[in-house]
Amino acid sequence: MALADESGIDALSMRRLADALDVVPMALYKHVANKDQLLDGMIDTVISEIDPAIAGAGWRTAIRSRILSARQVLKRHPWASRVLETRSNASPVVLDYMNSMIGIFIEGGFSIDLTHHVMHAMGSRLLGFSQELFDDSASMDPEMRDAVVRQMEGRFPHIAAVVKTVYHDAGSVVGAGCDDQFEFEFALDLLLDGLESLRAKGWSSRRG
Amino acid sequence: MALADESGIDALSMRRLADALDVVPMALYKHVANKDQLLDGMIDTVISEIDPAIAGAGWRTAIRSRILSARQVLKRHPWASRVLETRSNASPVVLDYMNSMIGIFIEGGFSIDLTHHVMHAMGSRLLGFSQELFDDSASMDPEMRDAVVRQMEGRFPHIAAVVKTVYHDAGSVVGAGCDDQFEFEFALDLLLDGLESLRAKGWSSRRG
DNA sequence: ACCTGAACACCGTTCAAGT
DNA sequence: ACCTGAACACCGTTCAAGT
Repeated sequence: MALADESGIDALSMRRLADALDVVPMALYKHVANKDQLLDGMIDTVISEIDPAIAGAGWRTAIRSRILSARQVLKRHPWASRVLETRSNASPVVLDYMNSMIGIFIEGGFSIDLTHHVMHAMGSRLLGFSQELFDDSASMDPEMRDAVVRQMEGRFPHIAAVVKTVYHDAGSVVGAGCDDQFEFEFALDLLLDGLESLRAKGWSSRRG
Repeated sequence: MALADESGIDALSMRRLADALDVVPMALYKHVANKDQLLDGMIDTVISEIDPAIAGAGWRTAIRSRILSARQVLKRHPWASRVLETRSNASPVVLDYMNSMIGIFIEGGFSIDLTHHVMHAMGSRLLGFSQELFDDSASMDPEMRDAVVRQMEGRFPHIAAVVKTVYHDAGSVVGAGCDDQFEFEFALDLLLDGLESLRAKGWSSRRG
């Protein structure tokens, strides 16, 4: 995990890991059956870093704070979301986490039926990540980004308009772009609002 | 794309592609600078298969039907979502698509500020996919799944409860599990409902 | 119980050379 | 303008062998 945290997941080959441990590549295979098993173990360690659920709080507080904790964990291990997506079978540790999340919804007054669909709708957000489509992390100096906006204006006027207000709101701080934490909580709260309203009105997918 | 559709994205190596085209690997490099550029081109082709936006409809109809069209396209090319996530720069084709989606929101009465956050909140759902965490596609015969449920009951009681109602609702049809299309539309509509309510009340992230 | 060395079947990509 | 062949620097993983 230290190697992946520092050098990225692409740098984590069995050979390079062995090198970092001052050992020959094949020595790793006495501790782990193959690379997939290594990645499985790393994911379990990541999940176990998520704070336990707050007891005695309402469902919304419990879910929200747990998800935000998961998000902090994933920020420490940026490779984890990509690895998670490639895992084909949930480990007991992941199942434990999901089981406790489901438990919070059910104890919070969600029907089992609604809880099922809620788990689908939350998807990877339950583990604190969401797939952003654009990488807006590239920080640019004001001149550079003005040039980019000007170039977009003709062909992609709507994108240019959005980008302009983002920069305007962020002020003149160099490199300031979108506020990841704000966007994550915005989407999370939008979902939680929707869930609460479905719960309150006794929503059901059943025909009967 | 035919090779990836048939054999999966892992089977798409430059060497195997060359083989399928009855050509030597290096011949590909006269048409494409490297593998990333090949993948970029494949993504552009995928995006261009998405239906154009319906003109004259309300924002919600336009967005909803376009996203559902994108979902159908991604179902024809199951590798596309994973490849999309690894693209670091949006191509003009992708920007075009995003530009037109933003345009629909703005014409539909969303402020630029709200539209910005909406684009983040929708994330990859704008392109018709969402990251499901569990692969429930494995179909099992009734006996098998009963055994799985019984095994879960002790350690993961909440998961077992959910799985039981899913199977119960699906009836005795062998292999019937979760209804992907239903789950996708459930989450999509939950989001669209939330967006409409923010739009209607003139939500703004600005302090001023 | 743990580590080693050599080998196999793969990758993406370079370079120089062919037609 | 397009294709080829040999090579380089990587992969994950096997097998048989060492201590």
